[in-house]
Amino acid sequence: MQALWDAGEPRSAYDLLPGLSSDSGEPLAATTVLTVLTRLEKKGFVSADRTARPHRYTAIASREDHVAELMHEVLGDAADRQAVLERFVGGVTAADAALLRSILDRR
Amino acid sequence: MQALWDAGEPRSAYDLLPGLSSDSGEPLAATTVLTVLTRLEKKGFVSADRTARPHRYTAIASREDHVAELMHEVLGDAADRQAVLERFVGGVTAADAALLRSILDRR
DNA sequence: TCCTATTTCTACGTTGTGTAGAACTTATTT
DNA sequence: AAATAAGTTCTACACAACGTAGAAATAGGA
Repeated sequence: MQALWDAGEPRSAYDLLPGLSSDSGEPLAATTVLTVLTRLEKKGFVSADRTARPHRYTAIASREDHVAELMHEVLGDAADRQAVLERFVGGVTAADAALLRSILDRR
Repeated sequence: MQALWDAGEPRSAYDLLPGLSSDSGEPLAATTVLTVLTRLEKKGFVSADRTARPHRYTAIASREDHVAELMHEVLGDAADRQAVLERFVGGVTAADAALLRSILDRR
């Protein structure tokens, strides 16, 4: 679903349509895309410019923001941060660990 | 749901029952707890000892493991780790950042 | 063998999501 | 201004997951 936001920048449903296909590989109906966009808007993931005629939709947060947000959300539920973070870092690739280090240093 | 796992260590449905209440505050039926436990078992979050008469259920992963796993799951979807991790670390408390540092150092 | 605690089966309501038709609205064209 | 075309909203259906629990099956002890 959110995969539509790879497109970045304001897009109309009709712009997105060609790049999309249903779960079963078939092309989607335009109304379907509109429906989904509207739902995403209701959930606050997307904003719509309703002045432009084919309404333009924009992702409110980049996918990266969104993923990071989800991580926080999940982590938020944890009482024992130490234990969680330990396990989290423990399961991360060396490359990611290096990234984390450099980000922390730079902070 | 997973809140039951605060109890830690093998428990029967009847052990858990007193500590639980429905979404609407009412106490739960025993069968409800059994159903949920069975579903959790099917999803691999819980294991059951069916030799003991009131079956004993155990969380397979601690809540901490589980949360860390979820974080990985979420992160896994991301192409641009750098960006995601940056935002993730950016949104974390100073205390958590310190924790992360010490964990990384110790690694 | 017969109760009784316990478990399994089955089921109903609710919510979220994928999907889209029908009907309505707005801009354009004649 | 009316007809038309493009776009949008409303409504709806199927399906999965989840909260919840009753009814039926079962196993262990009296």
